[in-house]
Amino acid sequence: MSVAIKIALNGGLYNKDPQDSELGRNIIEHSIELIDELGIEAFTFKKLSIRINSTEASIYRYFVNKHLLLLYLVNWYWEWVQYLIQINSRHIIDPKDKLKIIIQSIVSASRENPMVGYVNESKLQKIVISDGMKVYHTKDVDDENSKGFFKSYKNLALTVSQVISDVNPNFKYPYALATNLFEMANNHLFFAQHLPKLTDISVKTNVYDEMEEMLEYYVNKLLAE
Amino acid sequence: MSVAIKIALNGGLYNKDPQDSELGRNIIEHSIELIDELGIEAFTFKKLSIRINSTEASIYRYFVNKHLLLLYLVNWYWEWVQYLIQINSRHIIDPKDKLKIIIQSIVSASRENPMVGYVNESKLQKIVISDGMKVYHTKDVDDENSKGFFKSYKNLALTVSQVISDVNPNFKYPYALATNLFEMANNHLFFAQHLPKLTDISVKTNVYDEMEEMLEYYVNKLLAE
DNA sequence: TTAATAAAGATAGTAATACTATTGTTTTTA
DNA sequence: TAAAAACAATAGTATTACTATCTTTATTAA
Repeated sequence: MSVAIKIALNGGLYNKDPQDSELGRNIIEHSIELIDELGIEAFTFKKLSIRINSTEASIYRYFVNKHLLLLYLVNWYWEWVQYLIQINSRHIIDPKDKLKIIIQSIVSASRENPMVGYVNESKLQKIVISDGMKVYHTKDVDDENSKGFFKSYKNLALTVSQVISDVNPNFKYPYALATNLFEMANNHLFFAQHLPKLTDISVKTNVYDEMEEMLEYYVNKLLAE
Repeated sequence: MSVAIKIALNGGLYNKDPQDSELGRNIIEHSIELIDELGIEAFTFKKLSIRINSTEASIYRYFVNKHLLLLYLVNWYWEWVQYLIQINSRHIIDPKDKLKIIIQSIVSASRENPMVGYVNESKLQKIVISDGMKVYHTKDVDDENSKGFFKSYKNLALTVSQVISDVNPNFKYPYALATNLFEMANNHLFFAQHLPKLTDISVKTNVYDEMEEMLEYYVNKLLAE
C-alpha cells in the first residue's frame, strides 16, 4: 500500500474526485499528456477516451467539460507551487531569501521531484504556460470566481505578496508584483521559445537560470528602499 | 467623399481586405461589438452574419476563420497604439517624457479620439484585454509568427524598448520591460474588474489613472541608475 | 453468499459549430 | 451593354460537446 498524497481542491471543479479512483487518476495523467500535445483547443474528451481506452460518458462522470478539467489542472499546479514554496522556505527567516526561494519555485517548479506518480509536473507546467491564462479569460470569470475556482492562484498571490511586504513594507503594489512574477515567468518562458523578439531571455542558454536572474533583478530594483 | 484612413496590415490576415468595401467594414464594426458582447469563444460567423443581415459564406470571403479575424483586430489595435504614440510624442525629445506618453497611450488608448468611424476603439481595447493573448497562445504560433502575423505587436515592442534603452542604456531587459508594460496594463485592468485579489488597482477610483501611476512607478524604479 | 449498489463500458442520439460548395441575383467596371 | 466581380441563398458535411439509456462488472453490506 503506497502513501496517497491528496491535493485538496475545490469540490466544484469536478463531478467526482478523480484522485479517488484508478480511472480518475488515468484521466488526470493522460489529459496532461494530451493537452500538452494538442493544446486545449484541439483537445476533446472523445480523443482522451480513446487514448485511455474508456468512453466519453465515463470522463463526463468526472468533469463537467474540458474547461473545468483545465481549471482543475491549473489549480493543481498552483497548489503544488505553493507546497514547494512552503517546503523549500520552511527554515528561512530573512524575507529576501524567502523571495529568492519563491522565484526559484515559480520558475523551476518542473525541475523538482515529482510529488504524485500520475502527474507529470513538467508537462503540467508547459500547459499552464501555454493555456493557463485561458481559464480566467472567459465570460464566466465572475461566476466562477464567486464559486472559488481561482482560490489556489489567489492564495499563492497572497502568500507571495506578504513576503514582498516583509521585504519592503513601503512598496505600494505587493499584489500586483506577486501576480506579475507568476505572469512574467510564464510569459517569458513562452516568448523565449516562440516569440523571441518580445523578450531578452534566450533559449540558447539555460532559460530557467536566465528567468530567475531576471525576476531577481526586477524585485531587487523594485523593492530597494 | 470622406478621407479614408487605412491601416496597413499583413495581407495574410484576410482573404479580401475588409477596409475596401461596405460589407468588409460592416464585418469589422459588428464583429468588434459581438466579440465584446459574447467573448471570442461564443462568437461565431453565423451569429455575426445574422447581426449584419448577411451570410456566413460572405464573411468567409473576408476571413479564413474567427481566429484570423481576431488576429486582424488585435493587430489593428496595436497599430493604433503605435500611431497614438507617434502622434503624441512627436515633439518630445526627453526619453523619460516619451516613456510617459507611451504609458498613457497604452493604458488610455480608448480615451483618445476615434480614428476611423467603423472601429469602436474602446470596445476593441476591451477585446484585447479579454481575448488578446489568445491569438498567440496556440499550437500555430510558430507558423503564424513566420508569416508575420504578430508583426504589429513586435514592432511596438521594438519602439518601446528603444525608448527604454534611451532612458537607461544599462538596463538589461528592454524588450521584456516593453512587453511587460503592455501585458501589465491589460492584465491589471482585467484583474481590477474581475479578480481584485490579484492586484492593487481598484475600480472604485479611476482605474486608468491608477494604472498609469503604477506603470510609471515601475519604470522609474527599474530604470533608475 | 447473495443481494444491493455503485462504477464503468457500450451505444445512440442531438444541437451547434466550423466549415465547403453551388447556384442565382445584383452591382460594378471596362 | 457585356463581362466580371460581389454578394445572397441554400444545402450539405464532419466534428464537437454534450445527454440519455442500458448492460456489464466490481465492490460492499446484510
